[in-house]
Amino acid sequence: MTQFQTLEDKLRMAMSGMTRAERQLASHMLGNFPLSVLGSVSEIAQDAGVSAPTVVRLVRKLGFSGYPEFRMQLHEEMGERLASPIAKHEKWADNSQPDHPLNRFATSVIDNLNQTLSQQDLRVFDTVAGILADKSRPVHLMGGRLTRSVAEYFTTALHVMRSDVALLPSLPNTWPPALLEMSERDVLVIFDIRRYEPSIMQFAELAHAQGVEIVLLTDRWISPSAGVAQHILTSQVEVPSAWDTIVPMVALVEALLSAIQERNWQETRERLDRMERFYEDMLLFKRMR
Amino acid sequence: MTQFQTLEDKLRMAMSGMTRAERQLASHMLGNFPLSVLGSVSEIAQDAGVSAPTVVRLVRKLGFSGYPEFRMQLHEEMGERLASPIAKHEKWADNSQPDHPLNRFATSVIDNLNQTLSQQDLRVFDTVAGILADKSRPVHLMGGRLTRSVAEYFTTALHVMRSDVALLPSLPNTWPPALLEMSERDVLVIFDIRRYEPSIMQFAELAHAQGVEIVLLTDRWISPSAGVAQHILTSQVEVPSAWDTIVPMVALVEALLSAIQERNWQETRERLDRMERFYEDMLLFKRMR
DNA sequence: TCCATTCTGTAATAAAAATTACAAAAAAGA
DNA sequence: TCTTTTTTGTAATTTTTATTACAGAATGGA
Repeated sequence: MTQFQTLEDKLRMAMSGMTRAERQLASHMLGNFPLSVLGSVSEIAQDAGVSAPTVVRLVRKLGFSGYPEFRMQLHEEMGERLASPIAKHEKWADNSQPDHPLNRFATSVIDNLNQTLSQQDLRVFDTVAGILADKSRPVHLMGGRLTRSVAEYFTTALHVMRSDVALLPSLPNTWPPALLEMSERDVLVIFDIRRYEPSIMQFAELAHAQGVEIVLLTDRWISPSAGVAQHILTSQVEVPSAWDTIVPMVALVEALLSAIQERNWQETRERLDRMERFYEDMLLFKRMR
Repeated sequence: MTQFQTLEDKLRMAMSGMTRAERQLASHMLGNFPLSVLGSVSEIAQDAGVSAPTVVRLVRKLGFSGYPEFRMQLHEEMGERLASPIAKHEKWADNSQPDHPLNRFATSVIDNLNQTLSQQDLRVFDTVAGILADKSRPVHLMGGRLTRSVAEYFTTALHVMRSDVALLPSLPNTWPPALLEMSERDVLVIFDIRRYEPSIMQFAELAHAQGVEIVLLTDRWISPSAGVAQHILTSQVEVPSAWDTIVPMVALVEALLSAIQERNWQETRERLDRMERFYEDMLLFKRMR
């Protein structure tokens, strides 16, 4: 094997050939790697809820003669991580089936991603990030049949960083009430790729008439809603498939989230801290029941 | 509360009160911390050019009862280092490049995508695509807080190609009725990345008890639901941001959709044709109003 | 339903690691 | 320069850890 395989990779690749106890142990190891494997065999066994011989069986299954040899590679890897954290690049050539559909797909989607992200108008990107980071301006989001998932994801993640973020409901006939709340201070983020949805365009026109600022994320053929949008970000959607990909659009959304976070890091951090404590409290609550 | 003193701090502070051999050892430890102290007492002694009792004398001088106690604090400190997303962001922010955030983000997400897709077990991928392409087997999908969007997207797209595809509702207390419909013929597709959701794991165990075949899409630390999953596909989730990315997972889902479509192209094409006509009829209907 | 095979945990054993005892070397003070 | 104290390494002992043997449980196939 030409490619050096990390312990984590070995554990993942071997997962399907493991017994139940081994899989439980491997999940535990991977769940808090590398900390979970720093102790002794009996410590690891106890933490994972398996026996000590199971630990030895697993590392032998991974190709080591015993746990000391496994630990040696662990220490080597930790040395490499500390020496050069961003040193590695995985290659495609090692994969034995270059014509596998997954590999053909991968090439295409990565090209799309490259194209989408490299061809963004950075001024538009920065403007949109600034608008969405502005907490005095409520943000409403909407999407179509496939893009609604992206809109929902964006809403969930953006809501972690700021309040006044809402996803419009699915059914167009519930949209008019939302219009009543919108004014010049509001921002509407629309996700619309082919097939463009007439109901989205109608709503965009009505929102525009209310003075709402409209951000449109669409494909390269540009949704008809562009006529009333102030800011347009485009994504590639073509792959060797019968329909479109949303991977570049999701990546664009995550890039926006990252930029918004940078602008409001101090406040975002406080919200994250609070949310962390909510999680901990909920877990504690569950434990006490 | 006084600030917790790290092992490195202790070593530095104690340097002036050390003997020659101890100072030689401490310099060695600090020179390549923490790697230099991961081995056994005799290994460390040999590497530093002192005797094993000298190692024990030094850690006792630092206030530990023996080397195992020293090692315990070492492991605790390493655990803290690998802790929270906030720490991750601060690390990334410190190393920021002069480039635009979007370009930095692009590099990272493409690396992740490369890593995710190149490291897939093609046999597991093909097996999962085959299972999901089998129209005699109903497919149920579920996701967590962020991954629900991916599950929803997968459901919408898969439903274009075949019937008997259903997304479980959002609220866990609505899940048990869905269990009543599931048997050994059914397939459950679970999206679960950290933070893993206990309700998902509980449902997975119940579904497993019913004989349902479980496909798990998770991150590289492997969701605890892995214990009852027959097929596991992993995705990278780490980006230079305070939380995770789902771009690789979305790409993996689209790759599966593409593979499923290839297997059933003739029937998929017919469904697409019919859907095209539905669209056209609806547009015509709207034009006539 | 029964039998054979595989898996897993417990206990025993072997190996490794940490600590202690002791003696020699080095350093400091008179 | 000599004596005393401190430091340090070697060897022995103790403790801990890893591995192996074995038996019971679980699973799968006939």
